[in-house]
Amino acid sequence: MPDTLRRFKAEFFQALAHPTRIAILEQLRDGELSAGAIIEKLGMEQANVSQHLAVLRGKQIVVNRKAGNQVFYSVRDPLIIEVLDLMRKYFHAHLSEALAMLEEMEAHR
Amino acid sequence: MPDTLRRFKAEFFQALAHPTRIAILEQLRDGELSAGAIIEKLGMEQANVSQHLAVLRGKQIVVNRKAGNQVFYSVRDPLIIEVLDLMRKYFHAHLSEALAMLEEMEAHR
DNA sequence: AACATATATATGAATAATCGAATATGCTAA
DNA sequence: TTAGCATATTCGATTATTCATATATATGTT
Repeated sequence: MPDTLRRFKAEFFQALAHPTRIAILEQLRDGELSAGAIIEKLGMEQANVSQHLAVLRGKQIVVNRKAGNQVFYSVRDPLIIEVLDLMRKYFHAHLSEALAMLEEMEAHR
Repeated sequence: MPDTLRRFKAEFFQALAHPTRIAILEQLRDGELSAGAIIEKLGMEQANVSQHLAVLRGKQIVVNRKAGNQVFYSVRDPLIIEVLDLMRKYFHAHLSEALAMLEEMEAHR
């Protein structure tokens, strides 16, 4: 596999590598939502969510549609959702170790 | 979905978010390899590859087995390979845009 | 024991990601 | 036009990643 493709994949994973961006994709699982709706559901700062949406847009993981005042986002390809589902399976398969890792992470704060 | 799970997923994707680590996982797709074999196949610095192996180990994406002088690595759970396969499918589905993004990435150097 | 080989780790410098605050843009309504 | 709402962008400080260099550890060999 050429190195350019590896770099592209890495950039893609990088785009998924943030809890807020995962949360956004979960919200979009069942269809499109306006930016405002996402912000409200996540209960986070408008600018912050908008920055994360920009990252997802930049990698074409989500697409947007303007409707008057608002911008509606959706996941471009359901394969993305499949990836997240596989991850959930993975998480359940290794639940105890995953929890240990999380505790470890907590301890380091 | 609890925030802990989102953080876990994010950490996982973060671990995949580097071209060298993707390359390592590709090498391990067909079974275990010694650290030295991976280093040789990638043609990179020993210390650098070892650092990346440490990242993958830290997230339990790979496991290792010591045999005398050497350390053999393998992918812990075939689900990981499934994720990579899904990603490949994704890239093929969006190949032309992916290539455009790559050109973009190149231009920024 | 001394030495070689395989692998891991520590350190520091360069680069990139993140967040909040402030500001900008674009659309709609009056 | 002005005002107001929805969303995006810029800026700067903080924190995290990455790489190369140097060093450490562990095993094997003589």
